Amino acid sequence: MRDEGPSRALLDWYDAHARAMPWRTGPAARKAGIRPDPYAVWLSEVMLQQTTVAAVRDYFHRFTARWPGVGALAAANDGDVMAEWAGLGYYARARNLLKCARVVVAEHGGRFPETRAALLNLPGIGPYTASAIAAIAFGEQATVVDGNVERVMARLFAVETPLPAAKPELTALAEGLTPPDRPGCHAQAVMDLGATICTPKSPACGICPLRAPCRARALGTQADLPRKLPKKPKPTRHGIAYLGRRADGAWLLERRPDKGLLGGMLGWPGAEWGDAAQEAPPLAANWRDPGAEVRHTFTHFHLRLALRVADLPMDAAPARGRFIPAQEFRPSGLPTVMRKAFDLGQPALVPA
DNA sequence: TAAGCGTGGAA
DNA sequence: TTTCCAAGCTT
Repeated sequence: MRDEGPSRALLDWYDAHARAMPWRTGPAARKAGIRPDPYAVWLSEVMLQQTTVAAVRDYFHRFTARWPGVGALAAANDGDVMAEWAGLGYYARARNLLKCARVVVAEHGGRFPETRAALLNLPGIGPYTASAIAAIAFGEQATVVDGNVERVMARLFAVETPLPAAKPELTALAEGLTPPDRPGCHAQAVMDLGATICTPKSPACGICPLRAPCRARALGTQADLPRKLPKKPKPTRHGIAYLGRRADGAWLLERRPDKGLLGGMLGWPGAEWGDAAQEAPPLAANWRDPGAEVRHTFTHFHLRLALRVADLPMDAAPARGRFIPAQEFRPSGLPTVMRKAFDLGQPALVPA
């Protein structure tokens, strides 16, 4: 049974307060019957997975400027796409983005499937993204459930079950609110509400369009919802990164394997990170310690990365990796932890 | 199914 | 400084 009240209040609020975003079509275009570009919706939704709007904005502009459509992206060089994604994190998204673009071109004639069910079969598109594309780009009455929606539902209906066990219950509640008209706007309205008013800490209940029907607000439990199971502590791992620069300015880097941490990205040679740092120079050289250490935190562990730098001869023949010519090397094309290593180690190589 | 997978901003 | 956490997906 669908509840008109909260849905209507939410859409009214959205129409009055929706923030402009590069991947959104404005209200004028919507009224003219112009639908958002599925490519732009897909690209933005993948970038937005576990990532803030502020972090995505510039990446979205660079990607669409360089690859304006799914065909262009499908034809792109893998390394170029990974370098353009560098710094945004969760690099499996970039690998799956390319896979998905190539499947859309090879198996769907370069057009995205228009149903949630079909979208779910594409690489990198899960329940959330499939619903988002189906609702926003194609008008399907699909229910979008992300962290914002979970939080809004948990508070609106005062759900005490902790996440992630509460997910099915919260999904069902969200389905009950999804309207047949403008399901895409509704989805974005709930997410905008969660991002700006129904925030994780100190929600702005006083200006919330759903303050009247909100059960948690009435009970005073809004700040405690949704409940979550405690998280595991992060261990600390250690490693060493070797920054080797040849006499002509080329840098010794290696492409990491597609699976695992920073998969498919360029990085500095070094042993696998573990309980203790292991020496593993890619070739014999006068490796020096610049006396600085990279500290970086990943999703599930802290990393302390020692550095070694060396000037390498033109005939250097490393066992691993390859030299990237100075003209092609861009620190911005490295994942952040590797760029930090460059920022700290590179000054030690510049002649005084 | 629970774990693996990035980063940067906010408090 | 540390912790939390953001428009999740894959295996």
